[in-house]
Amino acid sequence: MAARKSVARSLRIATFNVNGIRSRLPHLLQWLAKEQPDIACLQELKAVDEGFPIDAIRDAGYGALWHGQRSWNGVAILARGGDPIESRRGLPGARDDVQSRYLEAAAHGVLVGCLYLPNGNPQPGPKFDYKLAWFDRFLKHAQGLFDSGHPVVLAGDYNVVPTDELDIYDPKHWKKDALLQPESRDRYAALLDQGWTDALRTRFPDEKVFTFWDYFRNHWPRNAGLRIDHLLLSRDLAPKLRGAGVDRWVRDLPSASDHAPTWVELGPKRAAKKQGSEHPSREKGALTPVSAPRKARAVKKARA
DNA sequence: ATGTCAATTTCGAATTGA
Repeated sequence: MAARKSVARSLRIATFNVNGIRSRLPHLLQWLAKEQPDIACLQELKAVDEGFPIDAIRDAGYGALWHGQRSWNGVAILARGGDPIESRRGLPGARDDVQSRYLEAAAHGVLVGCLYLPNGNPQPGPKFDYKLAWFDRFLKHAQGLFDSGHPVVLAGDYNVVPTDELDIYDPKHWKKDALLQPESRDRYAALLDQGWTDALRTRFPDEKVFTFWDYFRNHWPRNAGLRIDHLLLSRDLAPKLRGAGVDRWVRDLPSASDHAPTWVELGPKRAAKKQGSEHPSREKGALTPVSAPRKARAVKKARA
């Protein structure tokens, strides 16, 4: 069965805010070909359903579900070698919400929630209120998913910088930003209190890890980043966490998205004495901007 | 406030959202 297969071999699940699926299609295809995630959650498609490049994605070996919207938002779930099975489109309790920000599907033996949490700026204001209301609906839904006992990954752009210390280059200029407000952070903490495991933070307990670099002010060349793309693991999946990282090389491409793909690798439950990762070179390279592509090539070569 | 992108309207600069 598919579920058993997912336990036997490792499974890579990624999230990537593409900031425009049409303008970023070449990057997406390049990334899929090189990193070959089993599941990819995409955000900010900025395209209507008819504008989703399903043919190119199929040709790359992926099945997909997507929920588009004109100009803004839009989310998609890609599954390598097959079609994801949709379980939900939009959060419960928001029939009047027309924004495409949540899609949920089963693939490769796990249930994946793909989310694009509202940015919330400027704050205070109606956009921030919408962010918090959306977050509250998400919290409620997440609780149900966690309690279900199913293997679940909640992956996406949360638009929350969890802490000042490790999740941003310098909070000084961001104090008023919606991404750092206590109301945003408290809700993210409430999510973790439900029992979810923040995979990147668990994997890198005391390192600064970034997933987003603002287009403004040379943030990328200065590595002035924020960690706002998160992958949360259910109780069942947390012990299977084998690796995590950020594909920084994608952020370094010409005309890149302001986010880099962020991923987790899940494997069999680790035996008590076993040390190290199944893919140590991949893991080390993941946080190193310059060497990442070279590492990826090396890993590919080694596997061939 | 600054700064830089992408998408839209409507054919190209202004607006909006991030």
